[in-house]
Amino acid sequence: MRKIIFPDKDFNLRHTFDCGQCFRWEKADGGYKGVAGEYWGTFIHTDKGIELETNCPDDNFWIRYLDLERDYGEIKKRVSLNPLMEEAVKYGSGIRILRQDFFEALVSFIISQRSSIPKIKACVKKLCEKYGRRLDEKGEFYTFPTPEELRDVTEEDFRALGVGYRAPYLVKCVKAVMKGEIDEKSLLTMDTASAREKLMTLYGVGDKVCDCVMLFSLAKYDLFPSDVWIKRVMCESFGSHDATAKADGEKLFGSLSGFAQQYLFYYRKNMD
DNA sequence: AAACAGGGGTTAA
DNA sequence: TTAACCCCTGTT
Repeated sequence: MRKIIFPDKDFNLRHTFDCGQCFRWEKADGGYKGVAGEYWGTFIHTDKGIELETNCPDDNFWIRYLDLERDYGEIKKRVSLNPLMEEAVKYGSGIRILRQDFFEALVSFIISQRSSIPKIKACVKKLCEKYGRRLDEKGEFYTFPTPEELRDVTEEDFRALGVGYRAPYLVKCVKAVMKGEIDEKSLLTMDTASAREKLMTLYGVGDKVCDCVMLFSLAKYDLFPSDVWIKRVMCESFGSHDATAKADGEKLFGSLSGFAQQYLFYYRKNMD
């Protein structure tokens, strides 16, 4: 167990962990606690910066996970296309797009469809506690289960976690990953359009889930995941229609679409 | 109290 | 383009 201090420039825990991109971080003792990969972490803001306590021996693991080498100041300038974007960027000024585990993101966002964040978090938590590995004595932290660990989980087992009609999607997803039909490494070599086409072959993975997986785990930033909130703000403020919101966003923001989407989403969702 | 709407979608018709 | 799908929560 050790401590690391990270600079808090363009980095805020609430913005990053509560902006809807992840489901395994929860508020604790004025900060956040959670798990990434094999490691647990507890984060808190201090006057020295952001302090992390973790069982991970390698700083670079968290630097990559938290995307700390990217200049978000520059990104924020470049997506501030109009007064609304300036507002949104100010509101979520400390958002960082996490580099999450591919399989975890895939399963989590399949579960997320047509659901609410507290419900999603509860399902994911049960999934980890039931099929993941315990990381600490107290049983506070569990890994996200691997495809192997979910290999024999049945539709009924998944239903017991409360995932409802998504259960068959999950069974098929695990099978496809186990068979190597869907493979992170090969997706990473593809451009966004090809990776999208490949991922969408999965039963239960449509436009939005696909975009979230690519943005939050494969570092594909030239896409604009469009859910009800994004559609709402695009229609209200950018002259879009539901059907064109995604394309309009990608046209406006290009290679920075994913970043712009997160600022807009977080801002609009908390503004109603 | 029971009914209803709605929630960060996707599929199949 | 549209209904049906699971299941929990908040509202009437």
